[in-house]
Amino acid sequence: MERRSGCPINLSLEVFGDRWSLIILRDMIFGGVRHFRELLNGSTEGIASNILASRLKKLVELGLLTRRDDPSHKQKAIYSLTEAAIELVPVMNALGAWGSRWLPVSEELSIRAQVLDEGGDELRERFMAELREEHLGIAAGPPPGGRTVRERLREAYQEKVR
Amino acid sequence: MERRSGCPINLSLEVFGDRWSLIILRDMIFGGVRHFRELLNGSTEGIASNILASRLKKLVELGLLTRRDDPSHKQKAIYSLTEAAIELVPVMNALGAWGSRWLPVSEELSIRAQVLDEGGDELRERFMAELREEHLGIAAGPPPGGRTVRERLREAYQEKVR
DNA sequence: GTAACCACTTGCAAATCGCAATCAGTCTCG
DNA sequence: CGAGACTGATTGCGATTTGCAAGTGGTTAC
Repeated sequence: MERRSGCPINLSLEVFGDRWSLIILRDMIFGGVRHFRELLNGSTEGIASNILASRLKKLVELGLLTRRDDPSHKQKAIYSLTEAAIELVPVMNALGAWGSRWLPVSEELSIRAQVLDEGGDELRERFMAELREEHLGIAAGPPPGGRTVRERLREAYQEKVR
Repeated sequence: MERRSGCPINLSLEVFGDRWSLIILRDMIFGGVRHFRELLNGSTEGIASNILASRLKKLVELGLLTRRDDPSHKQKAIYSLTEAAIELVPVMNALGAWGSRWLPVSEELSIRAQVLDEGGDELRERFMAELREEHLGIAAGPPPGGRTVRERLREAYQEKVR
């Protein structure tokens, strides 16, 4: 990929300036999804398999994901977030908070963005620590209150659905 | 535009999920640029005029910009940021900070992102107040220290260039 | 053994992109 | 008054990207 300029916002856009890359990372970060099939069928947006394959390849090349074989199934691949991808949590937070405020979001799907935003830096740091444990094997310690951040986000969603 | 889902991150991506929309808003927010020609020639990335025209139209339709005639020149248009666009400052900040950390940015161009990030919520709020004054006519009061945030960012850049 | 599942590729039509040239109206300057 | 530059766009066109459907070679569960 050619670089149009060394501006950080421009370079970020050259990485995420498309309709799918951040959707994939969103599903991995917030949904805990690790496999091709889950990404293909899991999101409501309905990504096509060729686009998914090319984006996963690009994200691995850019150092946002790593790919390894699943020992339980020779055909299966496991994708993991790298530290660079985990540090997108504040970007996701800013983007989610902005979207919740200015776009016609559905209430159930925006509650998670709200909870994460209202939790402040502390909650986001805790979430990132849990992602590091999950994807990089770096111990995060037991979750305060017995529930992980992802569980808390999911519970907020479930409560809203009812 | 069709909506793929009501998820705030997805909807934000449907607005900004291309290579140019945020570049235009970046130049308006950080560069103080208001006219078509300035946007066309000002950025180092070199947007094509047809793309710029279509993006400006889209951003006006989405409520991120407003367009009005320039009284000094009947052919001239002035574009202004709306409150929705001004509130993208935290998104720009998060994106710029991430890019500065993980992408091969040039030092001069990333210093502004660093200054803005290190200034914390206070500096960003001040910056947004100045943008509201500039684009919405809402008084922001005199800049603390006699320099606006944009001036401070530019000075940091100039100092780095030398 | 066979049916479902796995990550991924291929073919193809449609949309979008980027570049260059062009547009008509407006302003500046001599 | 007339030449030339400037205004925000538009047009034509080839190249790239997208989205959809179907298919690939192989693995696994029953």
